[in-house]
Amino acid sequence: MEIADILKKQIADGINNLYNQHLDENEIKLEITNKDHKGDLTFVTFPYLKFSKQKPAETANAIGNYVIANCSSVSHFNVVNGFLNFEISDSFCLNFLKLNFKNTDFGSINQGNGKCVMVEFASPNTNKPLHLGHLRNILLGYSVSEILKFAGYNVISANLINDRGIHICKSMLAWSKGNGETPQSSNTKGDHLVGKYYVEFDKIYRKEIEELKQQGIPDDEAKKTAPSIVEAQNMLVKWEQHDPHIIALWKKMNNWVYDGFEQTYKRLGVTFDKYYYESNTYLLGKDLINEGLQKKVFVKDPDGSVWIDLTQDGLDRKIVLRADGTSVYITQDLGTAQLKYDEYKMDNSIYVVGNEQDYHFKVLKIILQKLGKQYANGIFHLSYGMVDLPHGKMKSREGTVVEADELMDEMYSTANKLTMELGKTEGFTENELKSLNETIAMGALKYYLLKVEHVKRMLFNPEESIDFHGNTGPFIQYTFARISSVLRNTANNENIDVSCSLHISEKELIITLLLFPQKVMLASQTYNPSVIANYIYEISKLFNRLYHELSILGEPDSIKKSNRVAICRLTAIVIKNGMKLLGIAVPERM
RNA sequence: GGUCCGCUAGCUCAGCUGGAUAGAGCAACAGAUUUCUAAUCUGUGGGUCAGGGGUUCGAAUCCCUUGCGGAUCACCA
Repeated sequence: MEIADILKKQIADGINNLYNQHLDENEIKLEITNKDHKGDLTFVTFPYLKFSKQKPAETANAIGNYVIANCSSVSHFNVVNGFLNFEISDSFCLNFLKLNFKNTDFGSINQGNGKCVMVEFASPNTNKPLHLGHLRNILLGYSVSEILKFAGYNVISANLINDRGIHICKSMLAWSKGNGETPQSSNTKGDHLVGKYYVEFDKIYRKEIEELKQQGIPDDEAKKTAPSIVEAQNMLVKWEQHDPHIIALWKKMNNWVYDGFEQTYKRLGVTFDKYYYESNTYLLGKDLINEGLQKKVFVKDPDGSVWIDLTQDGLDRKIVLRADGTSVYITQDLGTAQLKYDEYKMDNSIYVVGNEQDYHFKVLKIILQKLGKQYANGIFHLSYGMVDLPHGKMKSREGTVVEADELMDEMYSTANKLTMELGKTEGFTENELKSLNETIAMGALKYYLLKVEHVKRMLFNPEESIDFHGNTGPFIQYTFARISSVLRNTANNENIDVSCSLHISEKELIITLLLFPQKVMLASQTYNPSVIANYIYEISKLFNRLYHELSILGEPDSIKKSNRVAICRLTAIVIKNGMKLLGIAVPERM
């Protein structure tokens, strides 16, 4: 049992005995003792004065005396006003260490109990390469998947690819007017090549609009009647009619994009269990529309369009089917939600999608609930904020989009430069060196994007993001490398002597290590990787301080040395496991 | 206009299921390496927790309100 649980029970018993007031131990709250006071865990007595009918300090002393008489895990306590500060005994810390320092799974919990969760993320369009915004999405989705697995859930990662629509037709059109270059012939990554033609289309289109406007045609009309957009729309119609030429071109260009995306996913270390394609799902959802009409959840307007009135729920009146019987975005998402559930019967379905779609997902969930779908309650929109650049939003027209591949390359060369400058990689083969630099580069990038809580907008500062000092991925990786270096130089034969005393920096580290499973629980309940990121950073800081203050291998007292090496082992486990939850690898040397 | 989200040090962020004097990193300045990796550590300065009100023993944290920034309310996806 955890120290906090033991203490809570003792405190509840104490209040029961002293004041004849029955309290459940779960009602007792404990917190980490403030830095400026002696102690490890603090119980605040103010809310209980109504039972004790004594002054705060008297109450705290009475409870403290009860606990220390009944609980060997507590060595001392002190009282400051109504604050009761407990000191955890060294033997308790060492028992915990003894129990866990060889447990490479330390931190994993069984909160999920095998429940099935689908996490949908990435979900790119197929007309251009992945950019910084996708990176936040992908890293968040992947990390949440890892956290849920570690918390005992059965996770299915899914990627819903938007492979159809006007956007890809634009690229197709521009490409078909070009010289027929391919990724092979141009030596270009497929997604970048298709993206190039998307930009190409936009240039032509804008030029046409300008020309039309000069002829006195109003802006909106020019945008609708420019020849290239009309042509692209015709192409979409032909696609829907299964025109073999268009379908062949569409397949060819989409496959180029998929090859490109796969390379990027691979570099990021991300995989998916299931791909959905909108070309297969865009017609879904019509059965649900009929079902909704029968259940009188939807109404049909005189023109034949189908609507749902959500004004009672604080939302709006929303169309779910056009008058011509074709689907809108929400229709296909309803259908896809049903498809996912039919295939996997999952308990929870998480959509990692930017916060500009908050409204859409509210509507999606509430419609499914009104249709009486039980699984709707398990739907959760994991909404995240946009990534801004120092000069504002990313805008493709202004060429300020930070492309994922390019960014990863930049991070790599920075890592490479720093590794060379520091010159600690003697004896590395060329491949080992490359692999190390890639590990550091990815660590820096991933940590930078995951340490900020997802609901917040975040600023991506190119200068700062390549900083490898302070609260960064490389700092944590470095801490791991330091520990690894120590462990390389010691035999694997630690015996923990629980009667030994601990140095303050050892004890603080152990007490923080002990919190790892709770942090995993919090992160999994709130789908929040930043909890893990900040926690691992805290661990790394504590370890570096210990490393500086105390010698580990040079410790003359063999018992203390053995204990200290075991602390290193558990710290390494926590850092490695925690970083894995963020999708970040840790190097043995750097 | 309606709804939703955000606002904490010069900058980037923690802390938010209410607790003690609000914490880190970066930047600035001053130090630490004959010792297990200095991508490290120690110290100094830096705050109207956007403003105002409320709830209570106690509010950065909960509620109301105002301001600022963003998103959304498409027969686009």
